[in-house]
Amino acid sequence: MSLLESGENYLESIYRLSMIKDGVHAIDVVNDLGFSKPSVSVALKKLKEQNYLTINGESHIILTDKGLEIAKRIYERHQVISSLLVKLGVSKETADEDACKIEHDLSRESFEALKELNKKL
Amino acid sequence: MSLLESGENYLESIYRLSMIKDGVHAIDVVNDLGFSKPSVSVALKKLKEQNYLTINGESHIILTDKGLEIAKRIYERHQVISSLLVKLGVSKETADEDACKIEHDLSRESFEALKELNKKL
DNA sequence: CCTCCTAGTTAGCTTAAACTAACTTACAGA
DNA sequence: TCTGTAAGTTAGTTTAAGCTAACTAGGAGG
Repeated sequence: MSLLESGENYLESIYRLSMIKDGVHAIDVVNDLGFSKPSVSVALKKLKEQNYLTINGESHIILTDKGLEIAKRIYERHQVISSLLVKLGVSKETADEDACKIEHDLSRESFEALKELNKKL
Repeated sequence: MSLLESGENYLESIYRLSMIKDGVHAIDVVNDLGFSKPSVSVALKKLKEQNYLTINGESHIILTDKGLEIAKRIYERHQVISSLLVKLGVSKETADEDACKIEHDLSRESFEALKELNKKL
C-alpha cells in the first residue's frame, strides 16, 4: 500500500518539528496540523505499521530512512513552490497554503520544471 | 454545501464534452472520466440536486448558470496551468495530468500570478 | 496519598467518493 | 413479436480520513 497525501503531510510536519525541537511527540503534531488527538494517534499508528516511523520509549516520533526520504522530498517541494509563488507576487500566507495542497500532486517532471524556474527568478 | 473537487471535475468534463458534441449524456462522462456508470449517475444526481445542472427529457445534461460558471473557471485554470507547464518544458500528457489535479487547489491569488506569468512566456 | 492534568489510545460515527451486482427501460433488428 | 444491447438507476460495500466520547497511564502538587 502506497503513501497517500495525508500521510505525506504527517511526515512533513514531523520533519519540520524535528528541526525546531528535539523529541517530537504526537501532541506536537496535533498542535502543528490542527487535527484531533485521536486522528493523529491513528494516523501515526498506520505510518508506524508501514514502517515510515518508529516511536521510542519516551514517545518520541522517529522517522525511518524511508519516512525521512519522503518527508524531505515534500518539505523541499513546499519550500520551492512557496518561494516561487512569493516571487510571483503572492502573499507568504497564501503561498504556503497553496504549496501545502499542490506539493503532493505534482509529477516529478513538473516539479523539476518549477524548481528550475524558481532558480532563475 | 459547497462544491468539492470531484464535483468540479464532473462539471469541467461536461463543459468540455459540450464543446465537441451536442447532447452530452451520462455515458459520455463515464467514457471521458473513466468512472463506472453508477458513480457518474450518483454524482450527477447530487449535482442536479445542488442546482449545478439539469437533465432534460432526452437525458441531455445541461449546465445551469451556476454550473457553467464553475465549469468555465476550472476549464480556464486547466488550460493556463497546462500551457504554463508545457512552456517550462513539461510534456503535454504530464502537464495535463498535473493541471487536472492542481486546478482545484490553487487560490485565486496564486492562479492569477501563474496566469500573468504564462502570458509573459 | 490522593487528585488532577496531560498525553495517548480505543471504539464507534460520519462523509465523500469510488466500486460491483442487479435492476429497469427503451429501442433495434431478426 | 421477441430478444439482446445500451443507458441509466438503486442498493449496498469499501476505503480514507476526519471527528467525539470515553478510556488508560504517568507525573506534580497540595
